[in-house]
Amino acid sequence: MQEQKTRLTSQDWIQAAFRALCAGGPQAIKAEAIARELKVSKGSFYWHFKDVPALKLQMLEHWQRKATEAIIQLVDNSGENSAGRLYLLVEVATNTDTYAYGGVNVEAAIRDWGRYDEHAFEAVKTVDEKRLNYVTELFSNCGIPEPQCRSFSRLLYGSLIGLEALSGRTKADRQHDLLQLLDLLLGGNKVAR
Amino acid sequence: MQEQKTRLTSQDWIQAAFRALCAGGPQAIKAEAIARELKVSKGSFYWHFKDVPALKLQMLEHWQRKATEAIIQLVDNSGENSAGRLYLLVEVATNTDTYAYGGVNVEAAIRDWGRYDEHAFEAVKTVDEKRLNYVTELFSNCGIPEPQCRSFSRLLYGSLIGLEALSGRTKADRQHDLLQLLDLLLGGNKVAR
DNA sequence: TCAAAACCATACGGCACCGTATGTTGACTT
DNA sequence: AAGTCAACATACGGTGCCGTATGGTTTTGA
Repeated sequence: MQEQKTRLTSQDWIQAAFRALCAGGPQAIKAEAIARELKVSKGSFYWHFKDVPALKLQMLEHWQRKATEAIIQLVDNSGENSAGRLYLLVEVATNTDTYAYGGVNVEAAIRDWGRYDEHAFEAVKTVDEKRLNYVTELFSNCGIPEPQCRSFSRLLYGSLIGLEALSGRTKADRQHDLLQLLDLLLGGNKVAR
Repeated sequence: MQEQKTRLTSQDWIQAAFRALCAGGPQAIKAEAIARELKVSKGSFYWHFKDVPALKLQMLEHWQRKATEAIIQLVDNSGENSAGRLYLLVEVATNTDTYAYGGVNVEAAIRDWGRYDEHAFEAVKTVDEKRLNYVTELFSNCGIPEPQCRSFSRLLYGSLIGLEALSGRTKADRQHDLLQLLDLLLGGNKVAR
């Protein structure tokens, strides 16, 4: 419990909005509801934002920036080769609850959001493209023939998404399955365990 | 253009509700909105249903029944062996726009729905379990060692879901990728017919 | 220190939806 | 032909949210 003597910034509102998104979907991003959550009046909201669509746009911008920064970070701070980076990517991507609220991760929530909102769709599309390009390059560096690299990256990234969406599976399950897939894609050699 | 002299059944409402779900997400399932779409008043709605939650439950029941019937149908009317059935499954599952409204397929919409609704989650969970059991059995019949069958079925089914969620991909792309995955899963372990 | 600016509370009108109550219509019995 | 009932229309009160207006309270900088 921390004393709430400090006043709010627009970032506080965005964080709270992400929590609302994960808890109740895009439709739960409501000024008055979030205001209650933050124990302020909605007068505060309309100080920091022009209206609700403006908040949503800022949320998408915020996520898009964070989501692409995360990739760059992975490229840099590991001395791994391309194959090692792929395995590292799988482990990190399955572990990251850091960006999840109430059991629902932000990635999935925004992807769902993109199904019914044009702006969210564009954000997801942009992030997907960048990640797929990166993974495709890693596969290429592993000696996979060029035409298959794109397909493999779609399979790996798509499985990451799909396994998360699959109901009732644990984090360990997903990680195990994805590592097994990566084994198959990279060489078809048996799982070492 | 067909004359709308006929009156509505509860099934008409359910169909329209699915269209609303696909168009605007779970939050778009609203009595008055759908009534406008059907060009009737909401008095009609409250004749056929107790309230909105009742409609939603009937939607989930309807989908759950259809979704499991589809599997049984595939088991029966193909003379394929287990491996052939897996390939058939992939082709059918990627082709089925039959159950889609406005570019958004019902499967995905309900899966999204399940992320924020307990009842929807249970429905998805039940359907997932049945399908995974079926696919696992097919893999087993192909000679895949038992512990891997479950993992393989999760990978195949998960990829189906994930590739669909992946933005900006065509149906042909998804089918190609999934068939390639199936080749890997079946070929990497020297399948016995 | 004191005005300006940042931050927030309160109050209002408007809209969309919910669910109920009750009136209306057409079709089908008998 | 009159009555019955399924199917719908209409009208109402209630709630939650939006965005604006306006006023109050901190915080900040000259």
